[in-house]
Amino acid sequence: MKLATEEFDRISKALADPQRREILQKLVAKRMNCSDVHAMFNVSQPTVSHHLKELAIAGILDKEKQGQFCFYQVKADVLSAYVTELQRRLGLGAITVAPRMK
Amino acid sequence: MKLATEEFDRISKALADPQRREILQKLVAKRMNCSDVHAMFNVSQPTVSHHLKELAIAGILDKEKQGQFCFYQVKADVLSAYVTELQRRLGLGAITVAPRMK
DNA sequence: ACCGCGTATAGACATTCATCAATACGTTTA
DNA sequence: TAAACGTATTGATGAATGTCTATACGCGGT
Repeated sequence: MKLATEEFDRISKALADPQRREILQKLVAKRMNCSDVHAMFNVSQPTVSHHLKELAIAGILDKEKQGQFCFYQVKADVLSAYVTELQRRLGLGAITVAPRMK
Repeated sequence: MKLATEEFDRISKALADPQRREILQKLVAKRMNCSDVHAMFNVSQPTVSHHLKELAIAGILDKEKQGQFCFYQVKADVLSAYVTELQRRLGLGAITVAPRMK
């Protein structure tokens, strides 16, 4: 999977905020909805919603609406592609194992 | 090599800016001084100096003063540690080959 | 139809940040 | 010592950003 420069930029920015990284990390472990995530952090619900949106726009979260709930899930392939591209740009070897099974 | 949370945060932020990433990428290819870098981009010299400082503070650039010049060099081991830690947090496999020789 | 719940949006606010021009500092050279 | 050069700092400015409160939207149950 090849990332466009624009997508790469977006992801880099999305990963720049610690709060957003922590949210993402929780979602790596488990697919969750917005209020589940909200319950885990000391920020307001709109802030969580905003961060989730940013991560989704960056292409590293998948948004799936189920009735009144909205589940977010990590797109491991995109994250993997990002890391690979990052390694390439930084002149590091880019050997990465496949994302682990669900 | 283990990165403290604070260092990891700094590096993430340092890599968030496209201009800074491009500067870094040039330095991956070749150790250079400030004016060499400046000659490569359409930003002012103080801006370049600022970016180099940020990258140095983040720990991914080594600053070496030689007379009136100031050479900057990529610290590949730190970059490698960053990518590894990033992969760990993102739930990706973290196998990376050693940085290439100079 | 209403009310409660989950989520998103709007608007505001403070902070951070990328950038620049001007200038200061330190080193080399004439 | 004076001028030139490489680099860093200062101060300013406009833009981006993280966060909040208030509110709107949509779905489900009563």
